[in-house]
Amino acid sequence: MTLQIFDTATRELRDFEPVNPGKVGIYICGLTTQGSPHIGHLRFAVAFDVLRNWLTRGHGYDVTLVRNVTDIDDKILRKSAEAGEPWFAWSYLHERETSDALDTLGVKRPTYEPRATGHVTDMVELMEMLIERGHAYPASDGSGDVYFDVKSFPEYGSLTRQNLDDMEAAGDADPRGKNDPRDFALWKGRKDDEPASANWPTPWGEGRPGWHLECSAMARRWLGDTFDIHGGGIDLRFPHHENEQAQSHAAGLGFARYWMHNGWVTLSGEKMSKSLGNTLAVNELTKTVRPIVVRYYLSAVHYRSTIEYTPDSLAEAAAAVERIEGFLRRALGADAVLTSDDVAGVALPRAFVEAMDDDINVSGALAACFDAIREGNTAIDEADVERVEKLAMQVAAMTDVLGVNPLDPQWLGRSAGGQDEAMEALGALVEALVEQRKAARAAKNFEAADTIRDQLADAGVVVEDTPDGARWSLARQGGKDN
RNA sequence: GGUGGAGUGGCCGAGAGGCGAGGCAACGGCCUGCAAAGCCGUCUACACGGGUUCAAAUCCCGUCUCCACCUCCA
Repeated sequence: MTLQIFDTATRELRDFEPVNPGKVGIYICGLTTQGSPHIGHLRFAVAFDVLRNWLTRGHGYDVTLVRNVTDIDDKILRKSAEAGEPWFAWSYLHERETSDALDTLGVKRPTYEPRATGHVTDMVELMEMLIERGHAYPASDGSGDVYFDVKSFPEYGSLTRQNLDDMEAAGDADPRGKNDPRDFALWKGRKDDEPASANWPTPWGEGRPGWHLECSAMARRWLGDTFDIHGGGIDLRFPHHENEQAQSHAAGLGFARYWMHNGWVTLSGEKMSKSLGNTLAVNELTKTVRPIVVRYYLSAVHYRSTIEYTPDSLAEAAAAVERIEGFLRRALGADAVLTSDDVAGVALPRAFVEAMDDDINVSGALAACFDAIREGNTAIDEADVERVEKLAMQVAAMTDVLGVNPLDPQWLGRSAGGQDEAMEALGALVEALVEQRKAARAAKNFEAADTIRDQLADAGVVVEDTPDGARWSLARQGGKDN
């Protein structure tokens, strides 16, 4: 089976073939650490987590995932100054917040997470290469800026099919020492109103990194001159990725062989953004919605499609997760034994594999998963333990790939401080009531039994009768009131 | 102005010339003391107007609507 990926550079489905057999290098543009992340910011990480899982589990590739941190830029400097904090403290604070949010959503840590500020020497080297080849120049006004010379590079615009002449006149209206208004900054010369700690020496004077150059420099250092996949949000295509590619190609480097871009999370049809005041912070959201539900919500839609946020869509995700959980729980209750080794080794249903190989078609993959769940539920009713076990393993394996396996310790061991003790106390109380109800049912006193069940339901505890006795659980959140 | 994406049943969301993806919701049935869960079934959709074809949601032409990028926004 061949994995096909939609390459946004060529705008077509291409068979995926890595540069080095058996290995895959992926670079994704991470976050600029200027503020707290909302679910829209994190979608890319979830999308590429699923890709990575599939490359690993589905194809046995050894994946190196590099996700950078842009820890210095105009906005970080401005916002930190407004807050009266050192820019690096501001940046690091938000880097940690982002990491925490990604952990909460079960996104695996990247292989490496380089910071822009740690790669100045790599950037200087790249600029030297570009200047020597006639594709970059220090600003003529002595500002210390270094610009990429767009007109010197005929390929410029090829990634996003932009024609230089059709571009709107660069709006940043600060041509300073630019030869052409469309030239972009590789390096920004020192400004008097910016902190001294935000500057590094270069052959062209002190200054700080331009946004685009860092990715070319870091991808090169950690993945090599030519690597497999470059990913990021669709908004980054232009100018960011166009500029990255221009820098690297103009320097004679192969750079990315496939480009993948993920779509938005929208609110009322519009891109989620802080300027619109419509943010949904992960740490806020997960106070009322279980993290696995948020993860499902972000994973269940094809990575190139827009996800429209509504409370209903979260409720729907919660219902889907409960269906998966319900099956796995019933399977375990039906004496199915699942070891992580079994799950890691079980053959995946063909429909699932075909869907995932088709540009990570998670909708199709999920359909395969729910088919297995239905079949498995039937097998449980028929007490066919062998079949239940096989299907449960498949479901666990499939949901593993998507990062929504309810059995994953990720989702189990995540109770807040003091919650375990509280659960123990609650459990003892509920058990006592369940015993009372059992006695009442045995005595055919159904009125008393139902009263107990209603009382528990009012308290948020759901009691269900199964052939093996009553089972209780906390009513799930994620309903319409969220 | 340039570039790219999208419009599918009550809702979400795949598919991409014939063969009813899947999920959610609703309704009916089975099961259950009653429920819940589960299973079976029902609701036969593809923005609009033309065209090609034995056959179009899928191809072609035109139209409308929405979104994004061209501003250091995932």
